[in-house]
Amino acid sequence: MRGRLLRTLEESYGGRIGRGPSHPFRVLVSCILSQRTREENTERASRSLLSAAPTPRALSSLPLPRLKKLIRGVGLADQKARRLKETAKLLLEKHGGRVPGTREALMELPGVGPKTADVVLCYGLGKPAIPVDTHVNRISKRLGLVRKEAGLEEVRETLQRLFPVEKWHLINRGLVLFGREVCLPRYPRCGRCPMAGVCPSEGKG
DNA sequence: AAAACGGGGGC
DNA sequence: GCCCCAGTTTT
Repeated sequence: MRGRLLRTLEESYGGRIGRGPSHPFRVLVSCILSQRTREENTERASRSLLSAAPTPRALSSLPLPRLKKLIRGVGLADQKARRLKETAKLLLEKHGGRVPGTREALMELPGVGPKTADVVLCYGLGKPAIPVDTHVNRISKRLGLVRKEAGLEEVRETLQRLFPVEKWHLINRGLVLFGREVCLPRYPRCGRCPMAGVCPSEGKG
């Protein structure tokens, strides 16, 4: 199952996997904006906010009403505006204006939970991490990699144990694309799924 | 463990 | 209209 999954992800999405860390502050801001919101709706807000406030200092001094306007379009906007501003302030006061490089420090920032912390580590700082979102959670359970009752922490630990660290990036990006295009939440497209034949949940909706 | 936050797009 | 979205925080 593991080998089959890695092969599938590599063949289907290998060409679409970017490499190397990007700007950690931008990853952090974009990731908070993207919570419970489709990526298409996030991009405009993310661009306008980051061009108005490209640094923690700029973001922390942005008036809340203006911040809210800049990110209009994303869900949970009031919450996100407050958390983004508070997080920027903490980056400035406690981390010298830098994004901290440990999971523990990241998760002390408002709006940063386990998933966002792992996204920053992985995509922002190029450190090994597997962010567990709804896609990764759902697919891991459908494929039988993780028991259905598992919480997010158990899913994360199991995946990290199951796959060699050099494959984590493929797992991260591949599972999300797979979940968005084939293994859909409600009506998975089992008919055209490359895992058909080995998936224990095939045809079970 | 469950509820609350939330606008936008697909069906 | 109803459901879901690369979750986090509070109850």
